[in-house]
Amino acid sequence: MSPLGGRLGGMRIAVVADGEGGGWLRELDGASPTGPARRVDDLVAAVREIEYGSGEADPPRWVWAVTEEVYPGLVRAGVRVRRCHDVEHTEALLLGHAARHYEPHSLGAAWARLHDLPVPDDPVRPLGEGTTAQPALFEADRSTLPPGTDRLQALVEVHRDQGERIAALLAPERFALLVAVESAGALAAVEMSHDGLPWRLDDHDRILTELLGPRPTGGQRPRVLAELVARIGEVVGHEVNPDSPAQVLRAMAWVGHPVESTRSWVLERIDHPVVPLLLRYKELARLYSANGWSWSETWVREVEPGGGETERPRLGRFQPDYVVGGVVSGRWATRGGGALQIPKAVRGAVRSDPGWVLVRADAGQLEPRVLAAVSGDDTLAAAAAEDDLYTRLATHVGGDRDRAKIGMLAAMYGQTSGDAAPLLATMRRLYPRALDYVDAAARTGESGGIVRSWLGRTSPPPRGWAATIAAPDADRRRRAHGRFTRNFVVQATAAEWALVFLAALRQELPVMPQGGGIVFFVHDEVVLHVPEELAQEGVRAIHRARDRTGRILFKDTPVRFPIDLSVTDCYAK
DNA sequence: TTTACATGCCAC
DNA sequence: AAACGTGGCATGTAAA
Repeated sequence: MSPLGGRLGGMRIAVVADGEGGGWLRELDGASPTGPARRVDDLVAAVREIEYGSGEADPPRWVWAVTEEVYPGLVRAGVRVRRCHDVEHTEALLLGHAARHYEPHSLGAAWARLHDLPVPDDPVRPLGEGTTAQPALFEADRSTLPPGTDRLQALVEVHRDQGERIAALLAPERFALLVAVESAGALAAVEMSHDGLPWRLDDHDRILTELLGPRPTGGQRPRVLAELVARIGEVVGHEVNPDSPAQVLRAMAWVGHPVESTRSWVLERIDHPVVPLLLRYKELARLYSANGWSWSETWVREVEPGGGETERPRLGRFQPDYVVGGVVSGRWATRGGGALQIPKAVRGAVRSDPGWVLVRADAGQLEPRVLAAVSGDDTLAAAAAEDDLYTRLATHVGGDRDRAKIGMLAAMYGQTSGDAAPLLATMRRLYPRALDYVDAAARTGESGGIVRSWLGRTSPPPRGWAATIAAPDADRRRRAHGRFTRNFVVQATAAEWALVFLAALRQELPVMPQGGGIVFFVHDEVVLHVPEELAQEGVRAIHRARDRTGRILFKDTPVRFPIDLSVTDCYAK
């Protein structure tokens, strides 16, 4: 079992692609070159041979500028690597640690800073690059290095500098772990985008047709939506476009129920026959526009020939573009397709291929458990040793599980209104160290300061703080930033837990057939797509990864991190 | 016609 | 019950 940490030991190999299938390699011992640069005409073959040539033991850590530019070509060619050091992600983390979030973090920018040269802006990476349908084997050079620069040399220099900057930090081991798992996440993201989430086009169409009617032609509304518009018009007395908030506001006033907004929870309180029609329209219109037929045509690739017998299942793959570290807290974002918000209504279309299963693993109650672990609050940690943390909290608080949960969430999000205030007081008395932890983060934020996650990811300093605290609503804005930093210390560390888990799981999984392995990741949940006979292997790998993650991050904390596991043929189950 | 912002809903 | 954190995205609307 190889460690996840990224200390500068072991063999590393710096890689630069030439954009024509070849490239240059240079072996490093730690950060220092041990030999000359080597030119290879077939980069895929060279990487494959080094990665797999020496057996399973101790693979190298590939050092490259941008995983999203180098790795997709390797994956498409069937080559997967176990470890890398991603210079751009590392630069972003290091700059962030120095509260310099807004400075460019490309290889070229880092190299320019090293040489006191003008720092280039980061290139904008267009949508959909690096994963699918890429004609060239490797991306063109977007390194932002000045023309004529020795790119391999620049890479080696920046990599060594990053190693030194990490070593100079107060907690270098933790930060090195962060760098290693961020890089591993970048590998996993490319692999998941390549494989895609199994998506049954026939089931998706059936779900849509049942709810909306058949797919309309041209720019028509689907039948069910058109009927709802007609009935809304009848009830109101004139035609209303429910997609227009302004028209809905006027219509509500017209029927004698003026409302301040058309949000569904506002409308729900109104007792009038038009309300259920409007709410139903909103729900279905959302499904139609966000995850309807045209969404499917754009984001789901069909993997089997669709013709032939009519009963034949139509297998597809939803291939989102993950943006590793795309959220300030270190959670991932996605671009296009809305992968982070697959609505419950269409999850019935996420089904394994015949003879395969989905293994779903969900880290339950991750954020309060993380808070218990990082704050060292013994009472909360004792509750977090249970399968259901909130049930134990309820016995502390005196009764209701739902209220205990509201109190806990209020502590982590900074909610003060509604029921939260008295609950917070109880929480503060029962879990003083946990509450101190988030309260301190909130105070730091309220005064414009920065906070850090467990491994050292750093919150961005607020922009224009001088103006903020001089503004008429300075107090409100201070408190808003305090809520952000309060939540950051928990959410960012939970994201780290998930990232370490993902990296560990990637190592623990056995070699899978084509398209098998981790196919989806969202915040605190992973989905595997595996042949039935490998399902239990997958389950065991998840358990091993979970156990390793707790130990790697928090040593011998009593806090447990239970995983909700299910092996099914359908994500909706 | 294009662009920028507002609104509102989806997810964790 | 509905202002409490992080986001993506479609649609409508008004400005450019």
